[in-house]
Amino acid sequence: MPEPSHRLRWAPIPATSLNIELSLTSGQVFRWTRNAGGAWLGAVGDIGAYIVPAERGFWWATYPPDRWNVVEAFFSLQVDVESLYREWVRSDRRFAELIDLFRGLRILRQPPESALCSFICSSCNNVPRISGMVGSLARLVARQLAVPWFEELRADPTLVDLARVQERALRDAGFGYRARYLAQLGRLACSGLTPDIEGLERFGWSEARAALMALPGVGAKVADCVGLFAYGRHDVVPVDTHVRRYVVARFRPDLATRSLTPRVYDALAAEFRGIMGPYAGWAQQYAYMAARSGVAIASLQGGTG
DNA sequence: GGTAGACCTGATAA
DNA sequence: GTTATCAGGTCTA
Repeated sequence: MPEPSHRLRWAPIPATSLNIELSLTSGQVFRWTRNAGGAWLGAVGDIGAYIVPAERGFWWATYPPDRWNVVEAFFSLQVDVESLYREWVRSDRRFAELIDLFRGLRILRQPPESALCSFICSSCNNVPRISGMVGSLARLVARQLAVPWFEELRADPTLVDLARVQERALRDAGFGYRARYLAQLGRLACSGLTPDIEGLERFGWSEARAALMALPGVGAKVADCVGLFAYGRHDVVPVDTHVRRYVVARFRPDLATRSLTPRVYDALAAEFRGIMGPYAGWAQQYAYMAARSGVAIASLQGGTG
């Protein structure tokens, strides 16, 4: 595989501000791969990206070339995480531990339709299997990008792309019950029966969220993932099993035995947002990682200081 | 408004 | 080897 080494450009963003590996492997995106030389390869929409992490920054290339705006937006580089960290520790002293563990973890900004497909696949599932499905989906429906330094790279899929595959084929590829949702979504999109998913970004969140939740396979959690990971709604808190455990153990033990009804879901999200503030969605990713890796819940339990 | 079961599958634990 | 549980949930009755 020829590499774009002669065209690599430098971005002086230290790993303390952007931990590339952590950000790309934290269950937000599922299709980035690392080559033997430690370079990360992936697609952002229909742009190919090549990223080499280093201590004081990273080397990068895109195809088509020099699309810094794409890299910058994808990693949400306009967000100053250091100031978030200061705020978070003021809001919740024990967040210091999570910041130490996951410093440089960022919310990535993905194309909305692709994020929608990925998180429909995420229900009752684990990250390795989700990665397998999201990879299969791209191979089955998304178009191949002519990136000279990567033999096989697919664009991020769109909803109309989904119509290229039958539910049967998705089931055969191991998507399980999610196959029906994706196939339905493709048919709806091709018939013009889905809203303009990109355009929803400009609506108020409650309206956009309701429109997303009207789609097959999309409930509150998946809609919130699109809000946070695609629309840049920094305050939206997707409540999955891990975040639920975290918020219950940390702040709402009274909800420990309650099942996750829409009310309880909203209460947990509101609790966390009330404490962590306008970037609660970003903070959510740290809580998610902590709960998922099992390190923090016990030590964080009890007390509020 | 809340609950129970069904829905696919693969990895890991018991 | 078999069974149970767990994964970034959603839908229907």
